[in-house]
Amino acid sequence: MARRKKEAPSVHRANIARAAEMLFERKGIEKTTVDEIAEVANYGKATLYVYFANKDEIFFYVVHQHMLELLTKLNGIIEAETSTVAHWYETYLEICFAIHNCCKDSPLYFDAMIDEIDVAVDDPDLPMTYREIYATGEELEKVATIMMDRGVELGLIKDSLSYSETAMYFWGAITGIVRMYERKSSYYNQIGLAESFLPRAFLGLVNGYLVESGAEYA
Amino acid sequence: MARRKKEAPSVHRANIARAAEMLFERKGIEKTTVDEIAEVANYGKATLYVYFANKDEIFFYVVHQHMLELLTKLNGIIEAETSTVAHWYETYLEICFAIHNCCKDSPLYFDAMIDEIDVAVDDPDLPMTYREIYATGEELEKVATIMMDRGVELGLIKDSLSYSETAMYFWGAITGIVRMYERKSSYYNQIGLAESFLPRAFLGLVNGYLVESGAEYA
Amino acid sequence: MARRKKEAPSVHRANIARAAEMLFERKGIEKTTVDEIAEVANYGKATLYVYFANKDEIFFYVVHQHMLELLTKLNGIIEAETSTVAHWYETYLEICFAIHNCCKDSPLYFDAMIDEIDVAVDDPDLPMTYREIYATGEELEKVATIMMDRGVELGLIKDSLSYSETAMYFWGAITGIVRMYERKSSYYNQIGLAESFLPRAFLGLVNGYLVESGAEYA
Amino acid sequence: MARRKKEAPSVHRANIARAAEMLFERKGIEKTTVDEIAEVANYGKATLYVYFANKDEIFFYVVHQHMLELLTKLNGIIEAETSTVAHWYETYLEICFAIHNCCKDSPLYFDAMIDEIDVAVDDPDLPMTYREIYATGEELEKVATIMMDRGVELGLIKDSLSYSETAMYFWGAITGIVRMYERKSSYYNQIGLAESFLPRAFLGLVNGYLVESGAEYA
DNA sequence: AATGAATGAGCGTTCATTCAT
DNA sequence: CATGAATGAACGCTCATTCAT
Repeated sequence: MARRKKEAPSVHRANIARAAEMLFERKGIEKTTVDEIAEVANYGKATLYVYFANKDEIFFYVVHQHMLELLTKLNGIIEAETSTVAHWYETYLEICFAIHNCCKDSPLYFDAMIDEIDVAVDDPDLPMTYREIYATGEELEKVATIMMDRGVELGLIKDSLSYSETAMYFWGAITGIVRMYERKSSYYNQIGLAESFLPRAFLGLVNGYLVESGAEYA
Repeated sequence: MARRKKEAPSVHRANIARAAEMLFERKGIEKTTVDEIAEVANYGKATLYVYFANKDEIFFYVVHQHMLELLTKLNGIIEAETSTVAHWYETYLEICFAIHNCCKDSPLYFDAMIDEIDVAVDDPDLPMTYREIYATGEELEKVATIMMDRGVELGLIKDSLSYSETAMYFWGAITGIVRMYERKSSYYNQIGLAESFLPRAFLGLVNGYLVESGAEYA
Repeated sequence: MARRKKEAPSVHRANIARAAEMLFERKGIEKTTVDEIAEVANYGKATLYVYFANKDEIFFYVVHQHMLELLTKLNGIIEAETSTVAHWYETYLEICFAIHNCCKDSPLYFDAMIDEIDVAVDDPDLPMTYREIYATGEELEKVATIMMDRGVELGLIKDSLSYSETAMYFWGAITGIVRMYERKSSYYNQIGLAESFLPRAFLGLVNGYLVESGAEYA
Repeated sequence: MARRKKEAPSVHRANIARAAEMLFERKGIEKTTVDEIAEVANYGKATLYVYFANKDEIFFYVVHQHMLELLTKLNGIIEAETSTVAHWYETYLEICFAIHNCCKDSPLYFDAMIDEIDVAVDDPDLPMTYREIYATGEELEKVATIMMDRGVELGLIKDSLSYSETAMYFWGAITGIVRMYERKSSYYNQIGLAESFLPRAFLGLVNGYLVESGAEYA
């Protein structure tokens, strides 16, 4: 095989990950073999192990790319000013839909993304990928808190959840709903799952589904 | 090995699954080998394949047991009369906590339980386990609709979600939240995640987090 | 690949070793890969690892076969009565030639045979092959001592070496000579290495090359 | 890495070989990697391939050093005049012991030294190392013939072996014996291998072990 | 029906060697 | 020249699955 010109390791990591992603998409993650990745990426198998610890790290590298993509998108959404009530709702829903799109477009990685990772961040010889995933996970959580923060400032949202609770409530609920929605949608669309379900559900998370807001049975 | 006396296949399936579950718990699902399951269950390795299509089916058999357990518990909860407002909230929270306990006690299976399964239910030679999981999944969904139904009847819950939407909203959101909660709790408890978070979050799903209930930006 | 009928492990070991030996002969030991052995033996690679710990053990199994072959031959030679002086010499030379033939016919294994093996015989999970090699090595040494014993009894040989010394003297010297002879013979035959060298050398070991036997400078 | 000042290739070869020898001693030949040699020698890995054809040549370079060392020692021994009978025996045994010491001190290389090398000396692009080994091998053989020559001249040794036969007889037998002695000595010393074995064995090669010298059964 | 034996497939790894700079 | 980077080739090993009895 022709040697390639010297490039930064990050370039090689990206090349390899690109090949891996293609194969994951095409044949599934389990069924994709390291040899195939090497072949498609046009690297020797041994070279893969220079740039990644193992197949798992390749997978998580791809996961991380998708996390970054989502983060970029979400940051873009919240960067716009949100100083009006109407605008806040718009932003909130945009974020929800961005998450939904992520789940729809990256079904292979979405679970891992929201699971972030089970990682001992302080293990010194932990591959960088895992640290980065953790860091990006924190960034993503921050998005939810920023958004809710603004809702509180605008007098829209009750101040009853702390910031980290907010992140957990919204990330947990939204990802749970879109995950389930995506998994069932092919099936349900036949039966008839209204298109409007998701926005109603997202608003339900802040609006609630009570007839009156007065229930304090917590 | 001495022939064991003739027993119903279901007995063998249960024996094998019991051994598998022990090992899954002890060493994790991936790390548990079919050989070990066979050895612990005291069957020949090939015999496992008489009673299960493959290792996956063994796993899903166990998953199904846990689904049945949860279903029994949830059914027990909603069977009690729920004719008062206070009672309805109690029941609702009991259900939420039952789901949370399930996530806490069966972390290995919870994801698979809520993913139910990606299954073409009409495939004629699909192992029975998968059909049963599907059926039990439907039963579980029914619990949510029944509960919400009563909330509507009691005048507590808005009638804005159809039945299947309700199931998706609640199952999605609740499982999403408890999943995330469990995954982070060890980490957060150190930092300080309030004990009261979960009940507040569960009520938030129906109550919403709006200052006033009047937002109709859907 | 067609499954084969149940056979004793020793049969499989022999099958595999036969294939290995063919390949060793044809391409050299280092260049022979485990995959090739499996292919030629018509077994799956994994099966090889059922019957042998690794490539090394396959090699040593073959070595052991050759040791057994030599042992059988040598035992056959010394079993014949050796009660006369002339007969003793005959026997002695036959043994020497048998060793030489072994070196000539099994050049790939001869070194390992005489190195016997560097083995901690008391390691409990040492593959059987290594124990067997050790045992056969002891048997081979015994041959030398038996033969020299008879020479002493016949009044031919001085009693100046203990039995284990005898074994070492003869095995060391004879194998050293035939090894060197074989390595050089192709080269020397061109130049002219007399055919009669080996018998003269073998007798030299007992006869010595002194003009008179009277040197006692030890 | 900083460029080192221009030095003769032989200096680089020596540097590299020195590093290799250290590692061979410490971890064994097979277990020593080219990377390690390069690192210890403080050269780039690829640079090793500028000065040596491959890892094997590095090994044989070291072998050759040891051959030269032995040759120097043996030449020193035979250079001294050997004009008396007693002196001849002394010299003979000194040579034998020098060989034994070589085997004892350079166990990693001794086999290769006496195997000299399997080399087509006329291959034009054969690395120099192999030619040198061959040449030094011839020098070493000459030592044996010189010594025996003198024994014949002194009337001590029968003239029944040609010169090249003599070399083969003595080198073969002596190296065979010391090799076996070294390999077994740790084991035998426990049991009890007399210290005097080696000199008796060496003398046996010329003296023989016959009760009377009169056997002419060749 | 029950099973031991055999195996295909692939992972993780090592390492000598080569190539482009 | 000197070299880091890339790699082919193989080993050792694991394991779910299947087949012949």
